[in-house]
Amino acid sequence: MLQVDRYNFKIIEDKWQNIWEKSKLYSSQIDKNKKKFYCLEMFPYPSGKIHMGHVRNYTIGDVLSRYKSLMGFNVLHPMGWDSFGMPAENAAKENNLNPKKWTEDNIKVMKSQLLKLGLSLDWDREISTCSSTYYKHQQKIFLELYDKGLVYRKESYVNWDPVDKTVLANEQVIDGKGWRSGAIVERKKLNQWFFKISKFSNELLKDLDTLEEWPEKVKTMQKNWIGKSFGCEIDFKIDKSDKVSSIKCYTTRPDTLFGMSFLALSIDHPVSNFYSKDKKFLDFKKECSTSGTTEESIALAPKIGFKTDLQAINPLNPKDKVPVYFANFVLMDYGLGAVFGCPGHDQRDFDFAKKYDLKIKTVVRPKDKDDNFKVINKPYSDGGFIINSEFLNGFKVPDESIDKTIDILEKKNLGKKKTNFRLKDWGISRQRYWGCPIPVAYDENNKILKIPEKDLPVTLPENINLNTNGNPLDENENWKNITINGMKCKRETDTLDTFVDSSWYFLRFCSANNKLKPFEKNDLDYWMPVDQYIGGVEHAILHLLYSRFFMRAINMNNNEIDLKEPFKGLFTQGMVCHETYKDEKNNWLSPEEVLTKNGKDFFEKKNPSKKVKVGPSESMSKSKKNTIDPQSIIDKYGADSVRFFILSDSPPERDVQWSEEGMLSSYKFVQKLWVLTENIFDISNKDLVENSEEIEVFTNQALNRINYALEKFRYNVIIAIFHEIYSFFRKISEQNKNFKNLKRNFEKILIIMSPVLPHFTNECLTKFDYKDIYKWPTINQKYLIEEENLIVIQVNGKKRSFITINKKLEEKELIDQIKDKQLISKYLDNGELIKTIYIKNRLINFIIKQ
RNA sequence: GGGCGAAUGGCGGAACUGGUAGACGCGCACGACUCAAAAUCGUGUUUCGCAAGAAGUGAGAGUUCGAUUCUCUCUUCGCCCA
Repeated sequence: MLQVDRYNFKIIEDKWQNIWEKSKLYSSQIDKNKKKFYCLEMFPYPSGKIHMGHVRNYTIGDVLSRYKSLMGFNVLHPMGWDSFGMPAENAAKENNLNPKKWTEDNIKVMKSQLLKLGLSLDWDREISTCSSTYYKHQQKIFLELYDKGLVYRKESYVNWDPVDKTVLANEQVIDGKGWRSGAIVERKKLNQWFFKISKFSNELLKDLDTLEEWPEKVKTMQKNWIGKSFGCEIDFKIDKSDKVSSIKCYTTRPDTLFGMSFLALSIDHPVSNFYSKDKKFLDFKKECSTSGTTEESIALAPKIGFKTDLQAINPLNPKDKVPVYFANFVLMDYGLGAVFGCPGHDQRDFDFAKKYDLKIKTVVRPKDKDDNFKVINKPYSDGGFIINSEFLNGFKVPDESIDKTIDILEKKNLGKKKTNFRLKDWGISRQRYWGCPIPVAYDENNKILKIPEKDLPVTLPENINLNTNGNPLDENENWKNITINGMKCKRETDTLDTFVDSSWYFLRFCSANNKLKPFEKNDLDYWMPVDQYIGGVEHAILHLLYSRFFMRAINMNNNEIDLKEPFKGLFTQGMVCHETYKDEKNNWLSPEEVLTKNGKDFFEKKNPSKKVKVGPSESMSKSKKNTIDPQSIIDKYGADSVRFFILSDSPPERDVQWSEEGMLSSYKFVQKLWVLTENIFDISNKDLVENSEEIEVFTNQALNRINYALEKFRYNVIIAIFHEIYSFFRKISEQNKNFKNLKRNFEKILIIMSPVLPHFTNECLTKFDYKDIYKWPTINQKYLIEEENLIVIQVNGKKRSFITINKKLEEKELIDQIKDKQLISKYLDNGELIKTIYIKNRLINFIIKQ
């Protein structure tokens, strides 16, 4: 055997990364003669270093990009930074730094790490959302949407941290307390900016059906989020009151109207104005404000109510009068901020009725019970039939009963059919420094003024004191006070939610270097939509929905752009997981602090006599200390091996288990492949011998399988096929014969491996002096069809034997041949042959009656 | 509570429109090389059984000549919403 050097990934990966960078191989330009392919991975937040999740995400995207490019597509594969947001502001606050510097330093580090992974990214289109070259366009878009009536300001509730005097995002409220201060979070009303996403509710829902290349799971999640419901607006007359004569409610269950025992209003319902001087009501209002603003926290909070002096009249039964309450579980945002309570058939209403001792009427019975059915200990909310409801009795619940009740209410002019959406308008105001400034100001009368175009962009002040209570921009009088057209004005100090930044960045990539416009029609016409978008499922709802909204918002009243759905294909990858370790005192230990000899028993590295408790494999997170730093792994094994491993064990959409053994085996594979390549190179200098049919058949079939797996994102299967390819060519190389077709087929193999192992294969192909390295090999169909075929022989559906036959053999001849076989004859002789089932080229099944 | 999805060896997983279940990898065992070890290579590895053979894809039913794949019921787990 030939003595060869080990594959030195450090030198070779460096070499190719330099070549790619200098030649700008992955820079993309419009080429109308070529079909385009826009491959996009969700851009990262520059938190400091890349993590394994990034490695997986970007490797998946890179394999696809490289494959498409070899297939002849003009590929756009850009990268950027989602660089506004709280972590920078918090880090800056803690370490007395400038958020901009902190962010830019992180970007530098992370970019160099991505380069080290050998990703085929077009860095000429790099964007960073915190750069004014990006957000100046965003401010323009904001003002355009403002002119279109898609942006507005209204009072709305926020999670307020009374200690930090700051607004918290929902995920920053943990168990009702601020994540940083630990103070109990209050609900506070603030004037906030909103995008009118609800204008597109129906479209956003309907058009999900056009997204054929999206996972069903994500589409269902969006459907539920938009939450279209059909219901009814009912007008309730109020009995003898000088305050209000009627109150409108929205309900999805008008059929349970006879079961009504109270009316519940949101504390923000206009009727509340009549109680604004009532101290008891104000106390109640205050009590309501102690819970957060999420639907969940409202759902979990104990139900409380404030009884008014009003009595509502049941429109279907005017004799029936019920009390009117203000209740904490009714939201002004949903429907009309007023609902009627039917405790017999709704858990929430039931809890409320129990607490305030209200009537519980049964108006629905299950299918298998009679009309005497009574709700006692828990509400009944399933289907059945309406009872105790006069003219509604006997209607089938839910569909028939709801439809017919609405009909009746409409005919009697008591209600109106109405569709409602759960989706609320998108609140985009953040009382933060590190975000895109909202480009408006207020004059002395508090009138909203757009910042004139010539004064754009509104940039963030650089010298800022972050250690203030509340929004640092609000404290910065210098920045805040401006004049517009000679008028003294104050700037808006809210900044935009970072979801706004990421709602259009995929458009910006198409015209990344255009200084005048956010994007150019020409560029969008060619590149959009994104053909394949790849990212974590955690963005399945908000980010994707906001981006879909943005596309429609930009599209509205726009003759130039005709695009609705930004992402044609969506792929959601799974997480990278690792076992968790704890010491005797239940402190988390990182994998580096742990030692094992047999893979079963683990000990502390510092103190090998101490046993370590091994926990389940969970998504890598700093808090559990089960992270693996990609940098150290790349340094140790090389980018190609890491790419190979991260794809190998599990299908990309599922979670993958990080394992050092698996990583090592991937590294060894690359080393073995290097030795094999050297051997084949060596053999190719020998005298030529005849073609090998076997090589041809194997290569073409492998290629066929790889093509299929690539199209279906079965990247783990591709890796398995690579192993098979290695074994096959190793056996061939051991024959030490220079088959005429050996080198040519092995070059093909190197090319189909190149999306996964780009540095390695490029080096090998150069060695072979192979010219056509940017072209995906084509299949010679001839070799996919085998002349001989393995037929499975079954008796009564059970496998009993095999036979290899020539494809041209007729069924009758085949049966004759098999009947002669001893293995089968013992079954045939012992029973009566009733039927023979022959599936061509696959199997034959003899049905025998004993 | 509702919706969606998953369940295959010791482990991760493979199996095209129903047609050889367990590809490929990890781990493990044995062997070769070596003074020895590592590395490397070879062989084996679903279970029971010496074997012939039988059973076997979470459990139970159904459709079918034939079910990991289709249908129904149940169990467990995961995710999302509440």
